[in-house]
Amino acid sequence: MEQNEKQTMYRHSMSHVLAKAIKSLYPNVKLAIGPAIENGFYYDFDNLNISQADFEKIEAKMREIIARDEAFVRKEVTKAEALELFVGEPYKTELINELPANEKITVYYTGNDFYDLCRGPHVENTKFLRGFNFKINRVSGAYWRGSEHNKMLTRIYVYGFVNKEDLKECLRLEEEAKMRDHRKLGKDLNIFMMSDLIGKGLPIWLPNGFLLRRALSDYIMDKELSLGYQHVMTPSLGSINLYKTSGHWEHYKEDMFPAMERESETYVLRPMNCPHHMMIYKNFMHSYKDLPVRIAEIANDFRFEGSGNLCGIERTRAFTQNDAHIFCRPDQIKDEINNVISLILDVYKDFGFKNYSFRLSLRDKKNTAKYFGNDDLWEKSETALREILKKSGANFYEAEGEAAFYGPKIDVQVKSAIGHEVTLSTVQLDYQLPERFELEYVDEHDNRVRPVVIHRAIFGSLDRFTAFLIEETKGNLPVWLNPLQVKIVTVSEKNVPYAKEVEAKLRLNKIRVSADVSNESVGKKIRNSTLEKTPYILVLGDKEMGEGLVSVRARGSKDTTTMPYAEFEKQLLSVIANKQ
RNA sequence: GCUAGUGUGGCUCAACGGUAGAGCAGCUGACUUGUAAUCAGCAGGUUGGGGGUUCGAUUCCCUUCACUAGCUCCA
Repeated sequence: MEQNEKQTMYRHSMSHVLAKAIKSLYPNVKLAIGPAIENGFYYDFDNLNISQADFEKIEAKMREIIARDEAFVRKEVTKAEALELFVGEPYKTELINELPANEKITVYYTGNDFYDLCRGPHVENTKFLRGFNFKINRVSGAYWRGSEHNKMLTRIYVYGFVNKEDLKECLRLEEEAKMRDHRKLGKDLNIFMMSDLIGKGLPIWLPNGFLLRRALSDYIMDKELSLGYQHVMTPSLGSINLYKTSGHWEHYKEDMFPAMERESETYVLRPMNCPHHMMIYKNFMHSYKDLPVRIAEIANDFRFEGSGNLCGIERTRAFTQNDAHIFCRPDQIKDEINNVISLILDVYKDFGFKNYSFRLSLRDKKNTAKYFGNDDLWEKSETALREILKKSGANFYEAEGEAAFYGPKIDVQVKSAIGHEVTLSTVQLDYQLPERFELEYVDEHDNRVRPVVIHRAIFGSLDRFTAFLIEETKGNLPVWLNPLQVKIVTVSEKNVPYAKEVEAKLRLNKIRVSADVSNESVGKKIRNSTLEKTPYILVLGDKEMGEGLVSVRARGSKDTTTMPYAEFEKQLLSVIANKQ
């Protein structure tokens, strides 16, 4: 048996052991489901109210069951027999009722007094689980069958591994994740702050954060300019009719800040920029020769995200998109999307990102009512994106139900430090908004025809991108982005004039530098600067002062290199120019 | 939004029914320092807010707000 299959089987068997333990400790609970997952398994229970204080007791009961050498016995039963067995278990009954009448139903016994509806497979006896390494991780709520319309159950998550070292590693990674969580690092490094009084989900970008943001937006706008994008600036709100026209009001009004009424007008804070850009396109007459038109904006948007969904600057209620809309002819779609994919790969390369995956986001075929447009168009769009992805050679996976209401998407998914899977970049193919806004261009036969719109964001939002960047780099931002690039540390008061001189020279080169001339010890100043993760520390004392030297201590190293100032300046400018 | 948990000075934490304490940061002074914490002093909190129980609440209860985890959602 493959190692992975074995791991999954053991985890799944352990989830039965957990369920048996819970049933024996809390006889009134109702069983839901308990699958193996990444790093372990979980089980959902109804009518269970426990907290962390109970974990030890539950783990002890699980070990007790394992120690009993109880057999896992598979039994095939008819639907009627299954319903009989699970009388008083509403969730199991619901699952059984959905099975076809003639289907063979299997039940697994663990000892004589516990059984669960299950396809298996399982270990033969709990004694095989003796060496299994597990630890209850957390308890949380989870909706029955993943729907918020259903009752919320109690889910117990357990870490579990066949191999002891794997459990240790998993716990170590969890600790490490806390250390590189952007919320912690963002606070430690003074990137952003939050204030209850200002409001939740509304990050305040501090001076360090703003320097970083500006570097990011300059970078992406320069890239876009070189690729034929035109930047615009549009208001952060718009008439409600704009969003009724686009269809966003119909789809998302619950997730927007409420409408503002004054005199006889109604406005909303904009949740995205597409409609504004549609109107920019519409402002001019376009010939087929002019397309594609690429409208880009670093744009503020506002979404009323559910309070439980907010997460630092990863998910906020006010954020800044690096958005663009490409208006093109149907025959240009392929090239334009390929260009966007190239841009994404290019940017990720500059930032050294390696842990990401492309996702082809398709509509949910079982619920087509929530999408605009007809089936043929959807099929055509989805197929087009799939073909482009295949030809691009990028690895990708497909996900139904992840499309936008106006069209399918190619998303780039990344995983945050604490394990959230989030979308960074996105490319979306849209035939609907051009229709709704009645966009046109004049073709070669002097006919007025509809363009296609490609929505795309590379950083996604500057906020989320920054969060990911902080976590990927563990706060050690590359030199070209670090808010402070050089910290000068003086040895004694005598060296202050020289420090000021070096500081001024670096500033002339637009290097972000600050001199610490306080009356602290050199060791203390080095320590402070190290904690701030400054890329370069220059120690300037008598030794350097006389001869125009600098002693350079690079981030992550305890060694110092002494060199002429000019040499350091040259090296540093080269590092920055190469986006290191 | 839902379920659960957590809220003590700027930060990290202590006290857990008897009128809140430490380290760091801050400020003042001394020291003039050579690669991750120099010394001394000072100041800083109506223990998230409101209500209740109690002779007495940071500690117990209720409520509200914020945060955290997971679920749900994510144009």
